[in-house]
Amino acid sequence: MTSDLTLKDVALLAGVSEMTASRALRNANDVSINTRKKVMDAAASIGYVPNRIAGSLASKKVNLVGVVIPSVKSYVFSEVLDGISASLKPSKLRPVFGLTDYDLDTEADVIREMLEWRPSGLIVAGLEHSEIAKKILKNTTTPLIEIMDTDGDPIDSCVGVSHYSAGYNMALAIMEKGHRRIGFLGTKMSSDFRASKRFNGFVDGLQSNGIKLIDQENYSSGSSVEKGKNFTAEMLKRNQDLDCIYCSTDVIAMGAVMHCLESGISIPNELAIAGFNKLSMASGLPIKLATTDSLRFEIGKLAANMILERNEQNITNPAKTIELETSVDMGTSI
Amino acid sequence: MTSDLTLKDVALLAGVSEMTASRALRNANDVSINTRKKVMDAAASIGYVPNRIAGSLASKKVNLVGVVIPSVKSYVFSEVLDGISASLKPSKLRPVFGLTDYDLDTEADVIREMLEWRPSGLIVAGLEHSEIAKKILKNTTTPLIEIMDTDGDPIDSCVGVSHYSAGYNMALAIMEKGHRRIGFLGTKMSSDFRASKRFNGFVDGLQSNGIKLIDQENYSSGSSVEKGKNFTAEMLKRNQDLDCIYCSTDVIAMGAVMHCLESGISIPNELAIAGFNKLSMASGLPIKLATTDSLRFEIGKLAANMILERNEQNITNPAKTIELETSVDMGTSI
DNA sequence: CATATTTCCGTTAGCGCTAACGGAAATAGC
DNA sequence: GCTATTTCCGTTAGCGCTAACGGAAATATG
Repeated sequence: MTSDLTLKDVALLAGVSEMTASRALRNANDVSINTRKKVMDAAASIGYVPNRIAGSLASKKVNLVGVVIPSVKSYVFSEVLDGISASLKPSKLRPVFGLTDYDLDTEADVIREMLEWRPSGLIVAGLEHSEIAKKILKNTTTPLIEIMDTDGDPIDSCVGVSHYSAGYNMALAIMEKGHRRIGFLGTKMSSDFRASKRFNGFVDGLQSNGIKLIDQENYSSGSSVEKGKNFTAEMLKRNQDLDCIYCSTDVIAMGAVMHCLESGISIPNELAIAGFNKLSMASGLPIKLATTDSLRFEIGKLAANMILERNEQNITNPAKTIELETSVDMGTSI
Repeated sequence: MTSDLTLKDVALLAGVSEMTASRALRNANDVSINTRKKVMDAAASIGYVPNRIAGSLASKKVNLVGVVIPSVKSYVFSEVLDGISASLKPSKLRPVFGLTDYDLDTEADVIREMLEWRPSGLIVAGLEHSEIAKKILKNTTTPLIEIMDTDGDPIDSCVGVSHYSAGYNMALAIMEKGHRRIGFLGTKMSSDFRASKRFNGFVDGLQSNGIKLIDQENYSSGSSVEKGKNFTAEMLKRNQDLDCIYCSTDVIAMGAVMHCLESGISIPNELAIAGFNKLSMASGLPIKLATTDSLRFEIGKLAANMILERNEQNITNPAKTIELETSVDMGTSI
C-alpha cells in the first residue's frame, strides 16, 4: 500500500473524530470552516492520501467507468477514448481502459474483471460478444453502452453508426462518379465485425445497380499504410482494368494513394480510391481522400454522457440507442 | 453496484462457510476438490461476480498498475501502452490509464487519484512534474517508473532513451551527409519536454561542427501531417537555400515529405528530411524517412516488467535506471 | 494401537472508510 | 425568558471480503 497513513492519523492530529475528518476531506456538509481548515492542514502536513478502496466499499460508490476496446494502437479507438475522456473530465467519474486485442474470449475476461470493480458504467466497443460475455452483461445492473456500431441488437444502450449503410452509401457515391470495375481491399473480417458490415453494405450497394466486385483482398493482421500500398499493387497487377478500390480503412487507402503516387497513376482518373473513418492523418495527402467520417470522438462523448445521465438520475432510464448519421465525404479521390 | 450477490449467497447455496467459498473461488489452498466444485457451481449458477473493492481492502492487494500519459491520440503513447499491456497480460496485474493532456497540473491530479487506489505500481511518462506531483511521488511507497526519457533526475526507477542524444546524433548524421543549411520544425516545446531536449541536442550537435540553424518554426498545438506540410512550404519560402529540415516527429516529417511530393522537390537531393520516433505509419512513404526509433513498445514492456519484479520480490529492490541506446535510422531521406 | 502429521474447514477480527442517527451547543424566533 | 431551529460533531454499525489462527477429521507413522 502507498502509505500507512489513515484517516485516524489525520483525525488525531487535527483533534477531531475520524468522521469529521472524513467529512472535511470530502468537502461534505456539517463541518465548520475552522474545523475543515484544521483537518486539511493536518492531512497536508503528513501527506495523507485517502484510500479509495475503503471509501468505495463504505459508500458503495465507485467513480470509475470501464471502457473495453480492441486496441489503443488503432487510430480509431484512441479518438473514442479521447471523447470519453473529454466528457468525463468535469465530472467525478474516471475512465478505465481495458484491451481485448480483437479477441472475444479476452473481451469476456476483461468485462468480467471490470465488473468486479463495480464501476459506475461500462462502455464496450461493438455489438458482438461471446455467449459468456453476453450473459454477464445481461446480468449486470451497471449501465452499459455498446458503441461504434448500431447494426445489431444492443444489450442495453448503444451509440454508433451503421457500418452497413456507410458501405452501401459509399458504393452509391462511387457508382455515381461513373466507376464500374471496383475492387475491395481490407483485413480479414472474421474478427473485425464492423469492417465486415461495411463490406456487406458495399456489395449490396453495388448490387442495387447490378454491379459486382471485380476483386477482393482480405489480408490477415492489422492495417498499415505499407500493406495498403503493396496489396494495391498486387490487385492492380491482377486486374489491369480496375478503376476503383474501396478500402476498409483510411490507413489502407493511404497506402493505395502512395502506390499511385509512386507509380504515376492519376487519381481518380485512372484509379479511384475510397476509405473509411476520415482520419486526420490523411488530410496531408496530395489528394483529398473520399471517406466516411466514423464520428469517433462524438460517439465517445455521447456514450460517456449517457453514463453521466444514468448516474445523476435516480430513476433508471430506459435503454436508448443513438444512431448517428454518416455521410460520404467525396474528397477528390473518386 | 453490479449485483447484490455476495459471498454469503454463494456460501449458503454451496453449504459451506464464507471463508471456504472465498478460498475456493480464489483457487487458494485448503479446499478439497469436491468442495471447490460445489462452490464453483453455486457461484456460476447464480452469476456471482466477486467484489474486488472488498477483496482488495481485506487483502491489501490491488492488482492495478497506474499509467499516466499525456494523450492516447498520439501514436507514440499508444505503443507504450501496448508494451505495458503485453508485459502485464500473463500476470495478475492490469493497467489503468490516466490522461494529462500535456498539462502538469492535470498530471498531478491524475497521479493523486491513481495513488488513492493503492495500485501495485505507477508508470508516469516523463521526468518533469509539478512540485506537488513530485512531493506526492517522493512520499509514496508504490513502485514508480518514469518512462520515455532519461535526461534528468528520476524520482525512483526509470526506463527511456536520451532525447538529447537522439537530437545530437541526428545532427551528426545529417552533417555527415553533407547538409549544412538546416532548419527545425516542431511544436511549441514549452509543454513537450522531450521534443525540447531533442532540439537542444540537435543544436549542440550542429554546433560541434560550427553550424547554426538557419530557421526554426514552433507552431502551437498538436502535430499533424497537414501542419507539417504547410509549415514546410512556408519555411522553404522563407529560405530558398535550405537543404535539410529536422522535424520533431515523424508525423511532421511526413507532412514535409508530402510537400516535396506535391511540389516536385527531390528528396534528399534538393531537400533532406529527418524525423523522430520511427512510426510504422511512415513506412508506406515513397522514400524511407530518416528517423530515430524511440523504442516505445520496448520501453513499455520494460517498465511493466520492473513493476512485476518489484511485486514478486519481497526485498525492496533499489531504484534502477535503464537507458536504452538509440541509433539513427538513415533511411533514404537525408 | 497410540501418536504425529496432514488435510480441510470454520471462527474471529479486522481492512479503512462512510451512512445514518443522535445529541450537544449555538443561534433564531416570539 | 423559553422553545424551535440550525449548526456542528461524535458514536455506532457496517460495506464484502480475507488473514490468521485454531481445531476436528482423515491419514500417515512406527
